[in-house]
This record gives sequence, structure tokens and C-alpha cells, in this order.
Amino acid sequence: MPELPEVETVRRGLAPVAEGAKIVWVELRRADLRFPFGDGFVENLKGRKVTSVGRRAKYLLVDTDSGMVLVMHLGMSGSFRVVQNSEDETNAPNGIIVKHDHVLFHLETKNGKSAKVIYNDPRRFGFMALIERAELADHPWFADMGIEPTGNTLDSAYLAGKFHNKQAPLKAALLDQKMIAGLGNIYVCEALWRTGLSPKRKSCTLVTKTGKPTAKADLLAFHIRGVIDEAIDAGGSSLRDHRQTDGSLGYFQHGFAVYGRENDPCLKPGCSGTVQRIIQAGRSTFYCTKCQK
DNA sequence: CGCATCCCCTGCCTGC
DNA sequence: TGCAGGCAGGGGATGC
Repeated sequence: MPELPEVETVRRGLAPVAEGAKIVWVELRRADLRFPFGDGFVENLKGRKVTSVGRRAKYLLVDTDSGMVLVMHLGMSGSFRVVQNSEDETNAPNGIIVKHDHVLFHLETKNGKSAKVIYNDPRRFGFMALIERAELADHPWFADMGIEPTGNTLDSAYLAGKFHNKQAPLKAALLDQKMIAGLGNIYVCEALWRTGLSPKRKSCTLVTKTGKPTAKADLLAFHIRGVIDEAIDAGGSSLRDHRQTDGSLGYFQHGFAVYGRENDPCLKPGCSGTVQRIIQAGRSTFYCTKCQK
């Protein structure tokens, strides 16, 4: 599921339960996800208090009172669900565990109630690690990371700086987390459609000879922020059966203009084009060849 | 260095 | 019905 809006939705679901809670114990149901959990993963979390639940790009950052941060990435298929003590395992015939539940965080919330936060990940492309807060910025996962596509930090001047002399197609450049951190396949396709830019176009064509952003670069920055903000407001997108931490569904997938709409008519008013699917860097790109140039 | 290709893993959908 | 093939929202390693 997770691009930035989905991870942010997860963060907002976990924060009310986890912030201020004590981690009573952590149950690993296998030795690794994508990577091993690392030495001392369980021991260093046990008995600690969660001070905040944050996010950077597609990473969840759970700060604890030991000064260590629980860093979690959902990969392609990771999800969390929260089980409160009122819906205990005694109510379920086979307990609360379902297939691909890999990690259980047993919490005592700030209200003194017990709760479990359960990580499920069929494909196991997700990962978790404990990192010292002071070392986080220099960690390889974060050191070269680009800016967030939310708020007002992303503008055309930033894009111009990154795209100057860049030969890579726009699709590849926008997926590169070193440029903008948090964009994924869906929202790159949607932002390019909104802007009327071809995903195959060379990135440097949005920069003038003197290094200034073109009008299209202005528009692209505007639409990247817009699509991300709208998706967050919609609770993210629920593809297949992915759900939020409380089991509810996001609904931004109903707002896709091109993603997953191969051979369907372009939705741009006045455009008679058809949405095409091509493969770029091994992944599907959806776009309208008529209005995206 | 920049860019393209392939891979990690499991599940689901399609077509034969 | 069964099975093979293709596809999936992420990121990293490799090779040119």
C-alpha cells in the first residue's frame, strides 16, 4: 500500500494509541523481515515509553525515552492494526493472529489500558530497526534523502536545482527518493497527468539554460503538493484490501485519473485521449499520450 | 556518476 | 478445476 499519504495515515492511526504508552514487550514471530531486526531489538524496546510517533518520507519514526528511534518501513504490503483489550484474543476462535502477522507490540497505554499493535506484511519487503536519535540524520537511509512533497517546502526552484542537466525521464526522477522523498508510483503518475507532462520527457526540459524553472516546473511543484495533500485528507488510497489501523478504508483511489485506468478515456475535460500503460524502470506508468507532452 | 535491469516475497487475477 | 504467467503501492545491488 504505502506511499507517503498512506504512511501518514498509518502514523495518525498509531499515534493516539502509542504516544505516551509503555512498550511492555515485543513479540517477533520470525527472525527477519526484509532484513534481520538487529541485535538487541527486543531488549532495547522492552519497558520503554513512546514519546512520539513521527514520519519522514515513507518511514515511520517512533521515538522512545531511551533516545533510540524505532524506524519502520512498510515496503509494498506492510500494514498495522490496533487491537484494544476489549477485543481480546478470547473473543476469537483462533486467537487474534492471522497469516503474515510478524511483529506484536504489547503496549500499556497512557490511560493504563492494554493494547496490541500488530505488524502484518505478506511480501516482507518492509523492515524495522532501532537507531540512536542522534545518529538518525547521518544514517544511510536518511542522509541523502530529498525534501518532503508536503507543505510549501517543495517549489519549482528546488525542482530546477535537481533537474538541471538531468537526462533521466521525469517519471524516474520523481520516483528518486534523493530528490523528493515519499513520492511513489501512483502519485507520480497522477501529478504528471495533472500537469500535462509526459513521464518520458527529460527532466532537464523543465529548466532554462540559466537554471531557472519553467512555467511547467511551477505547475508540477503545485500539483505534486496538491495530489499528496488531497490523498492525505482522503485517508490515503486502499488498493486490494489494504486498511487503516482501525480497519477502515482510505478512499483516494476513487480519485485516480490515470493510475490503473489502462485503455480508459482520459478524464481531462476536452481531451479525447486514452490512458496508456508503459513500463519505465521496470514499473508501470499510466498516462495520456494526447494531453501529456 | 547516471541510468536501466533485475531481484527480494507472496497473493491474486487472468487466460488457457 | 488446475495451472502458468503476469502483475502489485518499495528499495537496493549490479552492470554498462
